[in-house]
Amino acid sequence: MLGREFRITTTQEYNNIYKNGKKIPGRFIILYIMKNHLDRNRYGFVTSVKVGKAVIRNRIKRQLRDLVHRMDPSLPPGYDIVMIVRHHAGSAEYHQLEKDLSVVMGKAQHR
RNA sequence: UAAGUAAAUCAGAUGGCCGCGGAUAAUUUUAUCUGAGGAAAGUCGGAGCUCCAUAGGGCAGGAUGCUGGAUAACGUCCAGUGGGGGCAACCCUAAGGCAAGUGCCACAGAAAUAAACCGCCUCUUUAUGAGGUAAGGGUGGAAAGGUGAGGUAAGAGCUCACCAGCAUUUAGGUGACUAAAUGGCUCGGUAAACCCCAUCCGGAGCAAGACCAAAUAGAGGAACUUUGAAGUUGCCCGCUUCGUUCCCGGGUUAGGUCGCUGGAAGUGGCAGGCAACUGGCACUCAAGAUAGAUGGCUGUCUAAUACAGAACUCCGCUUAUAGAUUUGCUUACUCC
RNA sequence: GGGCGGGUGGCGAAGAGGCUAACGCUGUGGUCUGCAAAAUCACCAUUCACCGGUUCAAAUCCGGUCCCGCCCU
Repeated sequence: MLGREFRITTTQEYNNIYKNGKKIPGRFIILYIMKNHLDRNRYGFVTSVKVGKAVIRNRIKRQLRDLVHRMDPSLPPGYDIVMIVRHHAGSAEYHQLEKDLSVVMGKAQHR
């Protein structure tokens, strides 16, 4: 997730996804998904101040970024995905995040 | 050995696989190098840098406040002075002026900057009288120096000794101040109350600001005028822009580029200085993202964990912080 | 990143050096009533966010921390 073509960059895009995308809640993460008419998926990560201080927020974003990188080849392309981290995720382990994310992604593929 | 006190340092190390930001090479997906902190934090003080006039004048306002020094600067640092605490090492200290002016000092108390309630003493008309006095009582945080002696009708710095305080002179010190002598005879507290004195301070902040180019349609240069508007923290001046005419080609905003990291830089030893620090020499180049780069799995060593993540930069202060190491000094105990 | 404002009973909110820290709402208890409502009386701050300092005396003045909120895009 690496290059900029895999990221959601502007405020307008984020607001558009919040307004028109599908919302899929999980234990630690809330997903917003919307089709983007491209041949790839794009991702955005949101961690509010309620999650924790800067160190904790950065750690969770890195772990999610790593998980997304592993999962991406197995997902169908053509979607914008925003992940909002819920406030009690600050104490979550990597494996808990991994489990939750796979559950949420499974739900998303059903719809 | 124990207790204490002052200070300094480190902030896991080293591999493997899969990934990320930047730079440089090739050159189109690979190599090599490099990639968070001592506080990156709070934004408390100061500075560089940028724009507003080149940062200007006056008033108002604000900040600092023992002395000398350091520094680009500071409310920081160093060395000292006075005061307070501690057996000591040592620590704390907004510490100029109330012997310029003004204000305030609740309650209590006779009285709070002004004199007399109970007293004490004298006189007499023996009274709920007149006068003297400020030692004793009482109130209060504070009552016109304190203790002792002399003195007196009773008393009082009224006089004397010692102590405290004040002024002057002399000596020492760059100075804050210290010491001694002499003198008059004593002057409430509060300036983190207004204020006075000395020194300093223009405003905004990298979302500053400069440039490029698609869309929308107006602006640059020169001259002119006087009002008004905007900017320049508040007010007055001054300045800039907007206004009209002429000459003519360019101004605002999603996006991009620059600003953006080589600097009051770091390391080492030398010289000067009690020190903070300064000078010169040699070597080194050590993140620069733009929704925002350090993660995941795992091996070895180990006591191995805390607080915590750069966003223009730097110097300080303050606050958070597991564990470990080192050094100076003090006190107590034991042994030699 | 930068610039500002605030913190006083359960809630809202005054007080800006000196008496027991106003006031309104809520709550609890009493009076009234056959029972309630309304009315009325009483009670609820021992640490004025926290830590120091100035002062005889601090919610108030000064310094420092913590927390909450707003603005600039």
